[in-house]
Amino acid sequence: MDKQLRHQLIKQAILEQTINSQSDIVAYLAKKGYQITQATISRDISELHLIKVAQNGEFVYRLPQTRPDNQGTDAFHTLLNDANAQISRQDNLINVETLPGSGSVIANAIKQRRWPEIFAVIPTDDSALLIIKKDSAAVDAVWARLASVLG
Amino acid sequence: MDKQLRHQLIKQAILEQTINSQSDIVAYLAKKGYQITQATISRDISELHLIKVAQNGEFVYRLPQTRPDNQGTDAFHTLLNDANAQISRQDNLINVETLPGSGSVIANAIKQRRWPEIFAVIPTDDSALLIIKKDSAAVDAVWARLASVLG
DNA sequence: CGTGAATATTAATTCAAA
DNA sequence: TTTGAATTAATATTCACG
Repeated sequence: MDKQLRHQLIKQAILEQTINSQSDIVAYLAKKGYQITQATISRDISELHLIKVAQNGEFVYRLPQTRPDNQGTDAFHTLLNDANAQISRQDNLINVETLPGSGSVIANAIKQRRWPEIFAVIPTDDSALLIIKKDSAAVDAVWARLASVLG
Repeated sequence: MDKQLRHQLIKQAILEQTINSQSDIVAYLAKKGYQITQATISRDISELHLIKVAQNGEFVYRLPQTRPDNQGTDAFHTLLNDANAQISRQDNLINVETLPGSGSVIANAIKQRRWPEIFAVIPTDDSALLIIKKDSAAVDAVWARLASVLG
């Protein structure tokens, strides 16, 4: 398994669920079909600069709460990765979740691409919702383009 | 020794030097003349919401960058009711209408719940639109949860 | 409650191997 | 380099007590 992909999945796990321990991540990856050991997760956490912090009495892993300071001028892929963008899809919607404060920047960057399949882009503080023209191939196309830029 | 004072000293230690482990803090306090065990430091770190993060190749403790969100169910309940939240639904959408200006606050609060059925949350000035994953049971689940919090 | 001592659990590292 | 298995180290928790 590719390390880049694993890093992406780990970030996704942390955004999607409550991760209390490294074995939670091992379990998450196992459910996705990847058998990874705790030792590797430990290294990944170090490399991703994930933080461990108390939340309600229990410890959780979180993404580093830094904000990309190179907004506007940098490469598209740097922008998306600095904002820790995570994508999910349903029907003709693709949701791009970002660090708080980066939603509109990411939304603008995506708009500027002027991908023809995109019908509308809705920014929030920490996300950009892409409404794709009703055409399943179009959703796949946009998804693939975003995925290739992440990781 | 007073807990409050110890907490102060721990924060000071983290600001003054590089703290790699809890025993570093034990040593710091010992040098100040206080004999404290690792178990207590562990509890303090939890209470202070200190974070552990990789820096260069090593792990360091740092102060929390963002305020710990200790919004429990009570706060959530109060928040929604104070904003006079009203919910309505259609297909996989749930619209939460609020007092003008409260949309983003409510949207954030809902996002922080991390309910797994929610695909995306779109705030407006006076509402939060919840897009639920396409699964009728999921819509019911979210609806029930919101309804239980209102009124 | 808050704490230390002991313990259990979790996480980082070492080492061999691919 | 990257990784897993084994190991060590670090940290969270349990238990007893003040």
